[in-house]
Amino acid sequence: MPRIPETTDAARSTGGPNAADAARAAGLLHEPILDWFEENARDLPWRRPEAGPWGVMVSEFMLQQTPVSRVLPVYEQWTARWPTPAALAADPPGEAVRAWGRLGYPRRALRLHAAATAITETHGGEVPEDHAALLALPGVGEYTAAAVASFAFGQRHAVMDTNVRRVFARAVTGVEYPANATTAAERRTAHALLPDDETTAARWAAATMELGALVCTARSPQCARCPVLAHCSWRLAGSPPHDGPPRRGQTYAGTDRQVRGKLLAVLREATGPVPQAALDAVWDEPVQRARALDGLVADGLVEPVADGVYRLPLTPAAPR
DNA sequence: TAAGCGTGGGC
DNA sequence: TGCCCAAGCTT
Repeated sequence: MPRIPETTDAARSTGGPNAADAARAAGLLHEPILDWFEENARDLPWRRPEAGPWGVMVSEFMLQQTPVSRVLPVYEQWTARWPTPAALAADPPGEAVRAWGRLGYPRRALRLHAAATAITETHGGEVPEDHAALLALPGVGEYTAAAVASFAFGQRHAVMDTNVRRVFARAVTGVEYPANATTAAERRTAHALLPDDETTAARWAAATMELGALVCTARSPQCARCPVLAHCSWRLAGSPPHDGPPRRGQTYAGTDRQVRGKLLAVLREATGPVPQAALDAVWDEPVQRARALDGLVADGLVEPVADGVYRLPLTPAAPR
């Protein structure tokens, strides 16, 4: 059985396999992973042709740091209510925040609204196909730009989300987890593994993400179901546990973030402006409560109406 | 570069 | 039960 070569000294010094290693890995990994995807791809609404580029973009914003199962119902509501960027841009940003519901990170709703506005005003209402134009939109970073260009327009891009990074860390580099931040070595690996053909590359991006989401998971990976188990460098090395700095955790309890969430929940569920007293009720400590509210206002998620009265924003936030 | 930013499900 | 994690972006 052919296998991916042992990690070389050069690979260790650069934090990843060299181009030749990656090229060999590509020959071994492409077919099994693409075939596996053919059989195991989930039927997700944003993968259907009728989703279109706007549906893909909406899904990508919602899926940032948020599980598929929680996105599904909100995605259906959003795309039914706002089938085009222009439709979303025509409504107040606060409506986007309200419809975001409990997906979390509500600044994403604001940024998606701002992206819809930019698309309407400077791209004729059509989601741009160009990677650089996508990257320039609010809330669109390296991953989302590559994902929309790849999934909506079939272009050839290295799409590196947490799933893909983990799959490559294990299968190619031979470690359990990638580094906290994306490294240059990871980008080289991802590019070296990208199939030459545009259509195949786009499918490869979706396939590697799906493999990471369904089989090569962060905890308790289902290696017995893995199409490239025989070639996996991490597995061949004996599945060594993560060795290095701790993976970045997330604190939440007692933080401003928690208070912001409680405050915004009150405003989302209200039909109109909310008096200060209703907001004061959700958190006892006044200094932190005031700081959290100020932060929401500064972010454009909350708009002061009058003295001691607040609402979800009717107007876009002023640039800071 | 690292910290801040929500929420809820699974083990 | 707590802790870990989930298709990141911005400053």
